This record gives sequence, structure tokens and C-alpha cells, in this order.
Amino acid sequence: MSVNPRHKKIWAVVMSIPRGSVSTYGDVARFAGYLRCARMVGSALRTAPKELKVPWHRVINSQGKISFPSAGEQARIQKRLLEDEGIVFLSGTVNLKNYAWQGDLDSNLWRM
DNA sequence: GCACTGACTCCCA
DNA sequence: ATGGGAGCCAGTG
Repeated sequence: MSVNPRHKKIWAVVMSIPRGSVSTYGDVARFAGYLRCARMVGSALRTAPKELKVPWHRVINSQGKISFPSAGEQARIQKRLLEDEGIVFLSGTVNLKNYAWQGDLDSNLWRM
């Protein structure tokens, strides 16, 4: 059974998101080299094998919110996991200004 | 193999 | 601020 190389790439990008940071579907797609393929990221995460331990919870939508029905269990779990990493939710929203992952470029610089 | 859906996003009225 | 439509492509029936 062959796994789409695109999905592999996406998993790799997501796995490189450091603990305590988050990224958006659109950004992950862009970092992976698939501009405008946000939906593919969701698809890739959905089919990601657990063995890889992909930190899917660090991926949220461009509005800084969780892309699951707020009443759902998934949303609750994701929020919990993020808060465990020190991410703060303000009225159900994450401040991307503070937590958005900046990509490969030296995160130590801007983090000063 | 076609048609529809979806863990999305951008753009414009 | 808000809603509709297009773009992307993999999974599912």
C-alpha cells in the first residue's frame, strides 16, 4: 500500500512544529510546498498513522480557532492538549500573533 | 471512474 | 462584520 508522498511531507512539516507553538492549515500547506492546499492538510492529518505521533493538535485554522464543532469531543481534546503545552485560549481563540510558528527560519531571532 | 464531501483559505460584494 | 463562490486534492460510496 502506497502512501501519498504529499501526505508524508505534510506530516513531516507538522512534526517539526515545536512544542508550545501552533500553525494553521494554510501555513502548513505552504511550508510543505503546496500553496492553497489547506484542505489537503486536514485530509493528511485525518489519515495520519498513530505510530508517527503527529502533533495534529498544533494545527488550527487561520482564525486561530479549532476546526471541530466546539461541542464535540475532538475540540475538547485538542484544546486540552494545547493548554498543556502552555497555549492560552481567549474566548475560544488562540492569539496567532503570539503562538504561530514562523517556519524554519531561526525562531530564536524573532523570539529574542 | 464519476460525484460529493471535507480537520481550509482567500477574495469580493 | 458577514456570506457566497472558487480553488485544491484526497478519501469515500
